[in-house]
Amino acid sequence: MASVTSDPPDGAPSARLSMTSYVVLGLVQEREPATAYELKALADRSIGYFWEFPRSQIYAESARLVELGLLDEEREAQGRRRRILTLTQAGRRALSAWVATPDDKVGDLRDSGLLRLFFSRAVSEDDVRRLARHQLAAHQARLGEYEQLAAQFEPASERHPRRIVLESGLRYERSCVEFWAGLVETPPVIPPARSGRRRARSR
Amino acid sequence: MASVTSDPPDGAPSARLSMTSYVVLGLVQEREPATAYELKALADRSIGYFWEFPRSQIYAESARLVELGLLDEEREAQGRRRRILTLTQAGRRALSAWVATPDDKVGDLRDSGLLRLFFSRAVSEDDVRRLARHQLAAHQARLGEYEQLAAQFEPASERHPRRIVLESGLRYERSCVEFWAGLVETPPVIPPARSGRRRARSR
DNA sequence: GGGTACATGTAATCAGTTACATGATTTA
DNA sequence: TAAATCATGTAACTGATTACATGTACCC
Repeated sequence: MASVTSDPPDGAPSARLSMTSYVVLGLVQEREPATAYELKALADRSIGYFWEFPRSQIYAESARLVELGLLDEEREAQGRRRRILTLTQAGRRALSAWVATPDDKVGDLRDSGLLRLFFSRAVSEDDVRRLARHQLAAHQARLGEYEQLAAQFEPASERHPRRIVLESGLRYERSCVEFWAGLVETPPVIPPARSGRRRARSR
Repeated sequence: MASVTSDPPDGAPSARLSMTSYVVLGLVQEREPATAYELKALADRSIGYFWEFPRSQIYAESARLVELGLLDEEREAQGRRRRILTLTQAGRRALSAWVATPDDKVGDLRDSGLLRLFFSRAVSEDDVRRLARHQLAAHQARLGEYEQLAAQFEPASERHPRRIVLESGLRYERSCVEFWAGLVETPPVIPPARSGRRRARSR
């Protein structure tokens, strides 16, 4: 009967694509025709603020996407012989299908400051206060960057997706600033280190 | 003269520790003596909400930390012969040193919903509205979980680090709910797909 | 004593990161 | 034309994820 691993019925490619794949496809969409270097530059002042990745990923992933027929690459004849990337029709379809299919997951924050706070039993109250001050400063700095970026949008693009994504960044950073500022004011109560509790019998 | 790769001068171990290392050390601190399984269970209802990782990581990483002398492991004599983990003095120091040394980085959100929104040029306005509805539902669900967790804290632990970390989660989810709800109301203006701009000459 | 959920671990694969290496263009 | 910096790529490594495999305790 039906095969165990069936390819998606619509035009999607057989090999499964990672998040990185869609990041690259999306970046190409925004700027095609473009080189890997240009894509990285674009990322660094847009999605890079909430989705970091090293430059080498773009080279690796774009090569893979070319093999899969989702990107076209044209190589410059002389000079730097750069690879110029464009979306193929299949690439465009794959990107659209992904964007149009939401997953119901909320992403991790992966905030090492929160991790430190959670484990703050390990340190003194002074250390925690210092942590809070550092986090506060870092988020204030980031907030400042976002405000600069926001100032560059014309009123006409107020409701464009890019501007709205930036808006979410602004909200997030403002709430972080509030949060850590509150902790600088009123540091947490550090509970005592655990006494060596004895293990219960195996259940 | 000084060696090229010098170990940290204080009691810290020579091999560099990853974030995962500190996650495991921290979890052990919260629950020692504990098995890998117990640590994962603890993570799933605390830091797992903002820092996911698979269970196998704990087995791999705890073995490594034992080798480095940061954890002690004692093996049950019979039955499941589980490995019982505790912090060594060196482990305690390594954890404290890490918690007390803030890095000035803000973590990535890695939110695939934002990524989709950023690339929403690829889809129709209806698709974007559907995306927003899904994200809204997902964040509302998560917010609900947090509220349940919060209800379990006694008033006396209002200011404990765990409660405060949860507080930051509550704030974050509330702001996400606001954000996506706003988009459901007023979807973004999708700009036209890029026309095939011609490449500028190399600079 | 047979089924089910609990618990523990390993192995193979895959993706992400860091480090290396070099060439092209511009500016002084 | 030398120095700086812009730009591009690859290779080696490391870490994370998935899939596999099995054993134990409990419940009926």
